[in-house]
Amino acid sequence: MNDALDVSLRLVRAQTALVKRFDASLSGLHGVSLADFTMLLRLGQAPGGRMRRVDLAEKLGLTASGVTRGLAPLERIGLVTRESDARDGRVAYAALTGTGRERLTDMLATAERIAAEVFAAPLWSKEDIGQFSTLLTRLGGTGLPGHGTPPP
Amino acid sequence: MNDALDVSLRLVRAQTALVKRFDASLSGLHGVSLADFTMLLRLGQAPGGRMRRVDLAEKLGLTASGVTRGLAPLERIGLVTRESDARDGRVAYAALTGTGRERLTDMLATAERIAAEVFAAPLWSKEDIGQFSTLLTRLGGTGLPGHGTPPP
DNA sequence: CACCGATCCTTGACTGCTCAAGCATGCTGA
DNA sequence: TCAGCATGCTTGAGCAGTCAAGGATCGGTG
Repeated sequence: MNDALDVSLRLVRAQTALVKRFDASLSGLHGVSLADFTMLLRLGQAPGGRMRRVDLAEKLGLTASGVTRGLAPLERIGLVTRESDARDGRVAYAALTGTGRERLTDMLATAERIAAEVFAAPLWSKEDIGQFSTLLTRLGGTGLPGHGTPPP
Repeated sequence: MNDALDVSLRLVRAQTALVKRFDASLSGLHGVSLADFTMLLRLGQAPGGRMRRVDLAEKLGLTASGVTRGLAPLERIGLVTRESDARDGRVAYAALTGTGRERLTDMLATAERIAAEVFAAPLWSKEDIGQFSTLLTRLGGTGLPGHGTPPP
């Protein structure tokens, strides 16, 4: 088998394990999945804690319908609200609520702790992490700050 | 945000993109998903092209029920058959059929081509790929289920 | 103005996995 | 011997995402 194919399959495998680990802690402590947390995090990074849903989808690498479905439970439990645009009737914003912001702070602390555990010294050095990040970005890390894909 | 958390989220993002790319080509050319292909590949690597289903699950990082569900369509289209163990009535094997082997050869060629495209020079050197593989292995490599799921 | 295509979002039907429960079967030790 | 536990597998219910279709709104053009 190809080295490139081997590394591709390894990547897939490593990701599912990583996601499981985050899901376990986040759902145990905060009742959200990693996907939920990522949605909230991106919202929290946007100015005013709000984004058009279609932009959120692009940021997350989901389809618009994925965002609709993912936000629904977060709206139901009051972490996110829906806002409309005065000028453009098509647009709906997703916005963090006050509670959403508070809860996000806690989730972020948990997520950072898990990540720090996963990439803990002495197995992982700062250089390793930097190198890993570079390689992952090269692979197609769109939607993340600082590495934007210009419009077509 | 943490570097470690950042790299974790990048990993998740990169994987979904990669999977989409493989899925597109594999399903277009061979009518199977990447998950299907990976199942067949692991079967093909096993002696005699057959494995106990529970071992296959472990190899793939799935649950036993995931294997049952994943193999069903492959059995239906005749790439895999079910065999039973003469000594242990509980065990069922999954085995590649002749057709399965042939089709797998083609799929493998496609998958290797895609992987080679993704990790193509000049963006990726052989050393980059090796480094990437090392880091991914460190992260969970061929690891297995039971990655520590604490009680609720 | 009135239409037409593009954009934003939601919904229905589906896939692909999970967990929990259940059914056989096998193994062990009193 | 056989009761009880462990193992292998399947099944029902549910969750998270996809695609395709559809409804609403916007913007440009005749």
